[in-house]
Amino acid sequence: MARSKVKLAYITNDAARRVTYKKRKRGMMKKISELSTLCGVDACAIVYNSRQDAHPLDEPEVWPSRMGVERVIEKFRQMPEIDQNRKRMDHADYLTLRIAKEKEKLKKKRHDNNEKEFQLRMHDFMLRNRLPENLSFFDLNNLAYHTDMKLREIDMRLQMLLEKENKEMMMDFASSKSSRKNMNHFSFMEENNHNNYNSGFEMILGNAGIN
Amino acid sequence: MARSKVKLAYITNDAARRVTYKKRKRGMMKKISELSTLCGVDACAIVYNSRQDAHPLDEPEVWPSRMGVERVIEKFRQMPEIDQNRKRMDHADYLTLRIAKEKEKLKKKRHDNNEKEFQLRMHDFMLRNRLPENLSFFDLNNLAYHTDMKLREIDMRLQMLLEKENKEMMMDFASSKSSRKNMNHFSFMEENNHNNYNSGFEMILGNAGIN
DNA sequence: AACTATTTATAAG
DNA sequence: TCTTATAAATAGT
Repeated sequence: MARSKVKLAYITNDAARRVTYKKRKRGMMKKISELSTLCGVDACAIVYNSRQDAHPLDEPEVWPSRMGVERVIEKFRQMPEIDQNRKRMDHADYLTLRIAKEKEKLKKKRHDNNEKEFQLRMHDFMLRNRLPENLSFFDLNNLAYHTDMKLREIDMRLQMLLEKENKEMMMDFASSKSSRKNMNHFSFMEENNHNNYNSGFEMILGNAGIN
Repeated sequence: MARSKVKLAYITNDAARRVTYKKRKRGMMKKISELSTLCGVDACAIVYNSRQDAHPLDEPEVWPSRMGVERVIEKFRQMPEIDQNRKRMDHADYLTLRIAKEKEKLKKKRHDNNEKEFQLRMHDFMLRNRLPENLSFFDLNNLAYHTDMKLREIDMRLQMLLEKENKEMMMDFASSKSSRKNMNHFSFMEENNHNNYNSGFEMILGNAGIN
């Protein structure tokens, strides 16, 4: 589950399986121990490799101890049947649940992928100033919105530059050193500020060839 | 274990305990399921709250199923005693192991903290050009080393600037436009380059007032 | 066995 | 529940 996501199936490689067995058995026992401590509940677990070819180092393990296991089992058996069966989940139920959850995850991933794909297309548009083909109305709307945001940002930058230029011009004027060059620069900024962001939406739809 | 580290002890708050119980029970069952699948081993677990005041929603849980549990237990009981007892860890052994590991962690943390503390002191020195009190020889040595490194870096930068200045001066000279101003700049750089990094070690010890 | 890059579990909100 | 930030588990080295 780390370094790479592992498929949930029997590990055929003997060495790898033994290593995973040791690691996960330890992890499991830690978990059941913590659960029991934190929540003050009875718990027990048994894990062992019963196959003939079991590696001598595939050690069986019980928790909390041989005697503890027996005690927990006995106590559980003596509980009223009603309690024992109260919405108890068996392996089949469990797998059904897991499958449902995985499906949910898949759905979300698909959605995220769509989002990302769209972002990519948008970037492409931003860079190459050319709209991709076959955009849905939803996509176009989204695109227009984001483009509008970009325009606002650019506009703010321009405003800042503008103010700065203004200030410098005033200073130059005050010290009687105003130059033709500075004036030119100023009017250049003004011209480029005509991208009024309030019309961004319509402008883009227009460019996309929508009627 | 997330958002904050939680102390491994019985959770006295009823609501909190119930929430943790549900979450961790689910997590545990997932773990034992994965272990069994990945490693192809027999496993079973039983978890339940036996206290009288148990909340109705504190559901007992078994894995892989009631029948599965019985089967696993029976199979385990029929294994040769030798196998059953082969280096089986009980709760006491487990706790002993945990304590040892926690001690190791603590030791490492202490070391890391010392390192970080030292780094802070060093930074302080770098910024305020004043050595903190009560530095050990080890610290001073370390500090000297790091300071030396800094000096080397600074020296490299100066060399680069120097070469650049040199080049520009040559160009100025070639085009008969060398100015007094540039020359001054150059000699300023030269003066500040007298921090010979080879003497960094002794210099710092001296500043610290060590005799 | 020890080490990380990642994935997973989970405490709070 | 559902998120989200953080702690913990763990796959591959």
